[in-house]
Amino acid sequence: MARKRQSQRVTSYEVAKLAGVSQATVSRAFTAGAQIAKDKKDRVLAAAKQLNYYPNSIASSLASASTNIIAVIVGNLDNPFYVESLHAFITHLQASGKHVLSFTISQGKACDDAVLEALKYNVDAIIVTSAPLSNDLVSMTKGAGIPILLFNRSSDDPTLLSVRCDNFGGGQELGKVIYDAGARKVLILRGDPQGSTSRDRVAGFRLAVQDKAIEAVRIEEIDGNSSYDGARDAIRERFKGPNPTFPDAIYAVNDIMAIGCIDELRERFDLKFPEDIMIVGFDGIREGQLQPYKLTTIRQPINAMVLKTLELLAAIGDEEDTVKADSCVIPGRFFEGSTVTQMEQVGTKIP
Amino acid sequence: MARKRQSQRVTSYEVAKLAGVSQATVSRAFTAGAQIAKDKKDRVLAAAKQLNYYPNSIASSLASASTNIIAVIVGNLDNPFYVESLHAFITHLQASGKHVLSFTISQGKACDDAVLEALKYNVDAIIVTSAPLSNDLVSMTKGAGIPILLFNRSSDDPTLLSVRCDNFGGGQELGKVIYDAGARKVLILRGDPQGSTSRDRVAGFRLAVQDKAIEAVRIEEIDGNSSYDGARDAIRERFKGPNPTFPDAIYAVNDIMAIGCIDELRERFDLKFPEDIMIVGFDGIREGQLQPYKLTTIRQPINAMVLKTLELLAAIGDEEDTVKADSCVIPGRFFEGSTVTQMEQVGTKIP
DNA sequence: TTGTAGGCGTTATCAA
DNA sequence: TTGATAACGCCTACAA
Repeated sequence: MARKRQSQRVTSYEVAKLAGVSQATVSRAFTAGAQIAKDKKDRVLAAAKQLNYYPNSIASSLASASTNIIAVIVGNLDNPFYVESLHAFITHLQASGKHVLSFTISQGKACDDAVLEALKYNVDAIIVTSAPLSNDLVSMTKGAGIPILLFNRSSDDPTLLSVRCDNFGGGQELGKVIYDAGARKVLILRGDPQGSTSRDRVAGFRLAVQDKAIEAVRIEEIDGNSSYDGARDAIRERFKGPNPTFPDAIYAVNDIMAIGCIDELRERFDLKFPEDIMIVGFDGIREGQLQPYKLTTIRQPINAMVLKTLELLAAIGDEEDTVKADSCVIPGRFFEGSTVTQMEQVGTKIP
Repeated sequence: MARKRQSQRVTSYEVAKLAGVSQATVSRAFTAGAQIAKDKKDRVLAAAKQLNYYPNSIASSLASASTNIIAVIVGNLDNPFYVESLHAFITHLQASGKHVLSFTISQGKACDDAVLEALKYNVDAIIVTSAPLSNDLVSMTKGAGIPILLFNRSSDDPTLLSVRCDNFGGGQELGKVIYDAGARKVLILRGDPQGSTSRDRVAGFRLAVQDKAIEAVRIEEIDGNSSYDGARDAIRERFKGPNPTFPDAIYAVNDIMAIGCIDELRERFDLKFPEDIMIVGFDGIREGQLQPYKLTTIRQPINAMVLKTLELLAAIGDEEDTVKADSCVIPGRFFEGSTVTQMEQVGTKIP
């Protein structure tokens, strides 16, 4: 019939014929844990090898309930944190026989298109690492029975599961460190003002700093767009006049912005960290630990977060309801770089 | 029959019933450029909207010749160059309605498993950005009629198309720059000694330097594993004795290794670039342009390379044979950072 | 343990 | 321009 110009791709029927069994038996031979006699299985596999047969996952996806494809939607691959996350997802999912369909979203846009595409492909689940999500789409995924998980962000919608670092707690820890190091005038570089991540990190920080208010701490907040360039621009703008005065410390709600700050302040004012000004970030990306930075930060446990996400997915597969949302906040780990004055030195350093 | 616990996903039949047309008409309504009367199309789309219908791409993949999925196999997401490439692939493919199935390969392993998985999913094409590939697999993809493209690497197999930067030419340019800046003792940090990329970059460099051999240039080569840590280790090992003597210049065949060199030499010996030692890299990754590095390098035109790759794919779709392999080497662009002595200063600098 | 046969949701051919 | 109907390649009751 010559319908498509297509592949002479071998099908299970041809293998069945060569092996002298039915097509169903071939299918069983390729299904882990299927009921099949060992000798038949061997015969099938031999025939398959001879014909260069491999199962058609598309057909199998159509016939069965699952595609073994997980959609991962990443917002912003300029931020190494998301790169590392994507990498971890691919690695772990691959290890368990799943596949990753990757989507990116240009900054500021909703990920509705990507979600819809994922739905069309009948993916087993959708993981969203950033970007907002409309209610319509959420209800569509519910209708389709496809779980959505948020990674590194939360949502107003309480029915959406999310895995994230303890941003509030991490912010608190950094606030304490900064306060103890003697800073009383702090500049905060926010990320996406809409996003839960930036908000929580700032809130924790403020609480820690105000908690201690034996001595008042002055805080100023500006927006850094969650990006290297955004941070540089914000810093340039903030300190543009002649003879600017600098705060004691800067808290960038993520590392990539902290790096941008450092570069800008070094280049224009030749400031030294922490001697002239302290700085802390959040995320623990590799770049922050390069020799010129050695940024003090909270390291997000990406691997643990990814594993937790996959665990949740598995749990959802079993029973729909028993997932406790609070179990999905994972504490970060303080990483002592060298951009904050050592506490032992506090007494000696402050004039 | 209740076969699967599965989705109440709406099918084209239900839409057809609601719209009062046949299923085939629904299919046409969702196929761009199909022969269908406008009023019927509107009716179908309205019904679809009402029912929350969206086409099942898996089914359509099975029935048609194409999945609209491209497999992208990346070796090493620790190297930002590959991250940027992956990002570009996802972005551009997404823009043209394709989807990316991503695979990663742990360093040193072949990508046969990933290729096989891709074949199972009947992807429209496979793009390999690194990692070796066995001949068996290549012939399987040929058998299946699925094109494989190599990105940023070449292969012995002349039938394999590959898109890459002009590594030889770039190496040459860097060699010239280094020579003109006065370096006569050069340390080369190789990447994967098996890989074509590293080999070509070194060969071009050597040619340029030896070409000029008015004055002899001494060259030494060591392996840096194509990675930041590998480079640091190699440098540490190379200069471990007391009072090591340094070359005039280092040529790292990629930026990430150059950054590793810089960090190691700064941390242990407090060397200044380019005053104490010159260094050049290759790739033009963003990290290299951070303020503490400003690395002199050749920038790979990632975007152009990716577009070229996709162009080739399209061409393959049309006619199998008319693709000229030589058209797939794209020149890089010299980027003058500040890690090589300025040429005007050469005369004044050399004692 | 194995084979038979219907169905998964489309696309594509063909006739109307 | 539309509608019937046969693929697409596999999975999975069900019967043997």
